[in-house]
Order: sequence, then structure tokens, then C-alpha cells
Amino acid sequence: MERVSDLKSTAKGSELIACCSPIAAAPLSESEASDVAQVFAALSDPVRLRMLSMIASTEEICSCSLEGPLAKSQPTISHHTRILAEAGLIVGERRGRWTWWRVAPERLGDVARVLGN
Amino acid sequence: MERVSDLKSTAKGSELIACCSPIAAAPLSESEASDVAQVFAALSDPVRLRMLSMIASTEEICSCSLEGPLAKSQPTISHHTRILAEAGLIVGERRGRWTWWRVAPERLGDVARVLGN
DNA sequence: TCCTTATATTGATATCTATCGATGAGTAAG
DNA sequence: CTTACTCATCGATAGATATCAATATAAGGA
Repeated sequence: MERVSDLKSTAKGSELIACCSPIAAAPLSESEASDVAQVFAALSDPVRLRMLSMIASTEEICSCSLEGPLAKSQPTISHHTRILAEAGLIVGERRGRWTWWRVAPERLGDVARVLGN
Repeated sequence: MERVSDLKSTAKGSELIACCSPIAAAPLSESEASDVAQVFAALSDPVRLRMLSMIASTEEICSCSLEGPLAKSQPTISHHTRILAEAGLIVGERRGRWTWWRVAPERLGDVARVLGN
């Protein structure tokens, strides 16, 4: 579905939360809730959280460097990076054989802001 | 497992995130990641997000007032309030026949802080 | 005490998801 | 062009979860 060369544009995230004012401001609509839920779902897995914190703790890191520390198979790592990328939390760039990942800091801020501020 | 009269203390939440510095500070340990993931999992369902935003938008609200707007059965509402409470995001108090729910604002702040600051 | 109301719990079920082995696709080097 | 390497995708499976009907629990009122 997503081609490797499209990784940079995988972050269809911008508009997902662009919408949302803090949760306490007013009851969320169904569609707002679905959009926000998708992002929190990406954050709801221990392996992805560790992965995200590893990526956030460096400038950038390639998939191959995640496999060992997280003790998961290569397909599983690929699955998790995909979900984080689709949530707009990380951005991938293919250089040669490697895919390099870095966080989208603004995005993390947006998510935090939904929780209150 | 949780008795009604224990609702107020259901918020075993305090220590769940008390631990955690911002995600970008350093790679999370497995146990830190599990603790944080539980909270995000509570936020990863659209119905719970709408529920939480409804509760956060008022001083307090009883379970019976959630059932209609969320268009879910009573057991389902009870299931979701329980999960939010176990994550420490809301606190319930039984008064008479009704259970009144309110948010735990500090907790929301803690979660937001994990995402960066 | 009996009845009604609000919520919690149980049990069943359908859907979702994390995981991995096998395979495909793209890239660099020889 | 062949080989080796990195990552993505496919297919299968085990475990988690959202949902509801039925039932239990608790509290107030007649």
C-alpha cells in the first residue's frame, strides 16, 4: 500500500489532530475521536513506545538498529514503524539500503496539547 | 474485582507515570513502557475519548448521562469508565444510586508531559 | 419487606492486533 | 547479471478487546 519511496509523505498526520482543541474544551465528535484515537493507539503498545523513545533519543536511527534492542523479528519491527509513521509520530527516509527514522516533534506537541496543555 | 465503594481509590494511577521522564530523554525500559502503554491504551478508543471529553467538559457527570449521547449499552459504558478509572484518568464517587465521575487533571498533565513537555 | 432504579459483573462472540516465517522488492557491490 | 543485504508485504495464528444480553449488587422509596 505504502511504497518505500513514499515514506516521507506517509505522515498524513498533520490534519489528524490539527482539528482538535484540548479534550476538556468541548465533547469530541465521533470523527474527531476516531482521529485522535488512532494516534493514541499507536502509542498504546510497549514495543512501539520503546521504539519511539529510542528514535527520539537520537538524531536518527535505522530499522536495523531497532531489531536487536527490542528483541523482535524484522517483520514485527517493520510493522511497528509503519504504525508510528501512519500516526505521524515518526518520519522515515530511505537512503541506500537503509531506512532512517526520526521523530516529528511538533506532532508530539500537538498530541500533548490535546490532553490539556 | 473493584468494589463500588473502592472507586475513589481505584486510581492506582499515581505511580504508573510518576516514573517517567519525557519519552525523548532516554529509551524507556520494558516496565516503564508497559506502564505508560496502559494509559495510552485507555485513550486509544473513540468511545472512551468522547467519554473523557464529556467528563472533562463538566464538573462531574453520572454514568447514566453518558449512555445516551454515546449510544452504547449500560454494560459497555461501565466497562469504559472502569478502564479510564484504572488508568487514573478519571475518579468516581458513589452518591446514592449514582456514580459521579470527574477527571484527574494532574494525571492528564503527567501524560502530556511524557510526550515531551 | 418488596419494588424500582442505577451500576457492576459475567459469559459469549465478533473483531482487532501483535507476532513470526516465508516471500517479494529495491539497492549496492563484485 | 549475480549475489548479498535491508526492508516491506503476505498469510497464518494466538491473544486481546469492544460489545451486548442476562444476571447480580446496592441503594432508595412505598
